[in-house]
Amino acid sequence: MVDTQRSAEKSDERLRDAERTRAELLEVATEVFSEQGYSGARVDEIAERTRTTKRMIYYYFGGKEGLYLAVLEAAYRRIREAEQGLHADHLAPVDAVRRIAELTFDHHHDHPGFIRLVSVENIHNGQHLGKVESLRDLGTPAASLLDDVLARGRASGELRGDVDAVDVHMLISSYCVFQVANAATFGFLFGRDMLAPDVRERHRRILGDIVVGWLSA
Amino acid sequence: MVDTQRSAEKSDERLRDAERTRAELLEVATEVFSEQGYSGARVDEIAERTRTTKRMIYYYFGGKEGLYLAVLEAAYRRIREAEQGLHADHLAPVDAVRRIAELTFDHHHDHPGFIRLVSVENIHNGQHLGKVESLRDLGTPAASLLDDVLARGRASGELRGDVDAVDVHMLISSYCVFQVANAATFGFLFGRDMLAPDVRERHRRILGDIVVGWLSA
DNA sequence: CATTGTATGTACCGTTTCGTACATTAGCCA
DNA sequence: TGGCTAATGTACGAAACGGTACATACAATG
Repeated sequence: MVDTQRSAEKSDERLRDAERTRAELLEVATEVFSEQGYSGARVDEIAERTRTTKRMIYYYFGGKEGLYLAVLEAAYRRIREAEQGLHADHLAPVDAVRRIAELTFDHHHDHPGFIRLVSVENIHNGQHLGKVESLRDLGTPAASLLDDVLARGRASGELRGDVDAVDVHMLISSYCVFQVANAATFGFLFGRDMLAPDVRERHRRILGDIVVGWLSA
Repeated sequence: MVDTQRSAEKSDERLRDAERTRAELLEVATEVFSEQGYSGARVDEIAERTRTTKRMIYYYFGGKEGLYLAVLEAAYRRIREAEQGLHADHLAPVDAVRRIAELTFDHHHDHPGFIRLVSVENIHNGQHLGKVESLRDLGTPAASLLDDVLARGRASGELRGDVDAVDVHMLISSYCVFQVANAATFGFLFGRDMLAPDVRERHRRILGDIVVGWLSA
C-alpha cells in the first residue's frame, strides 16, 4: 500500500527528496556559517557545497537569514539533547560535579562548530537568537541538573551550600568555550596548541580540580 | 621658527592633519569591526563615521585588511600597556593572585570592544594576527607576572607549587572573556543580565574565590 | 612668496552577492 | 496512466561593495 519506491525507512537516492535537501542544506550551512561568520558566509558557497542549488535555500528557508536561524535552532536543539543524556544521580555529589564538568568539556571539544556558531551569534549581540521562540529557557535543564547535585551535596554536607547552580554552569562553560573559541589567539600568544591531546587532557583534569575545589565544603 | 599654526602641542583643528585622520580612522574602525565582524564591517560605513573619506583608508592603510590589521595591533598594544601597569610584588602571594584576577576582570568589562575584536579574530582562526610580527610573544608579560607571584607563594608555602602560570592565566582569561563575549547568548538562555552592576560584582568576587581556592596550598 | 610634495575630495569602475522570474521535471494519487 | 503539485534547475537582475583614477588644495620649506 505504501512503499512504492522507498524501501523500509532509509529511502536512498530519490532525485527529489525535500527532507534530504533540507537536511543537506542545513548541514553545510552550519559548517560555512561557523567557519566564516554570518556576513562572511556566502549563499552561493553554501549552495555549491551541496548537491542542490541556491534556489532551494530561498524555497525552504526564505533567504540567508532564515537559513541562519534554522542553523542556530538545530544546533541548540542538538546541544539540549546531549545534555539530557547526561545523568549524574547515581554518583556521589563530588564525583557528579567532576563528571558534569568533564563531560561538558568533552562535548565542547567534540563540537567546535557549535561553539564557533555561538561566537558568531554573540558578535551580532544575539539578535537572531532572540527571534527563535523555541529556544527560550533552553538553559534550564543544564541548570537544574547542577541544582540537583548541589542540593544533594548540601544535604550530605559534602558540598558548600552558598553557591548558585547557574554560577557553576557559567564557570564550566566559560572554561570549555574558551578552549575552543579562543584556541587560535591564545595559542598564538602563548605558543600553546590548545587542541593537542596531552594539553587537552591536562586542561580537562584542571577544570575538574577547580570545580571540585570550589564547591567542596 | 616653528609654530606657524600649531600652538604648543595639541594643535587644534587644522584642515589637514595626517595624525588626526589616521587616529580617527583607527578609532572608528575599531568600533565598526568589533560591532560587525570583519566581513560585516563596511568600508563605506567606517569612512562615513569619520570626518574624512574612504579614500584615506586606502591612502593610509592600503585597504580594508590593512586597516583591520592596524586595528588589531593597536588594540593588543593597549592591552599590553595596561598589563604592564599591573604591579603585585608588594602584596602577599594570596592577595596578589586575587588582585590580578580582579583587575583582569575589570579590564575586560571596561574594554568590551577589544574582547569582541578577539572573538572576531578567532572566527577567522587568527589568520590576521599571525601577520602582525610585532605581536609575537605578547603574552609573555602576563605569564611572567603570574609566574613571579606563584614562585613567591611556593617559596613561602602559601601557594601550591605544581601549577603552571599559563594555566592560571587561562582560567582567569576564560572566565573574564566569557562574561563579555558571551553575554548575549548566555544572558538570553539563563535570563541573566551579565552586565548589571550587582551581577558583575558577584562574578568578580567568585572569580577571586575560585583562583585563590585553586592555588592555595 | 613661490614651490613642491603631502594630504584630501569626487566620481567612477568592475565584481561580488543576495535574491528572483521563468521554465521544467519528478513523483504522488485518483 | 494521466494529470497535478511539490520540488528543482537556469539564467539573470539590481544593489552593495571594495577599490582606484584623477583632480586639487593645504602647508612646510627655502
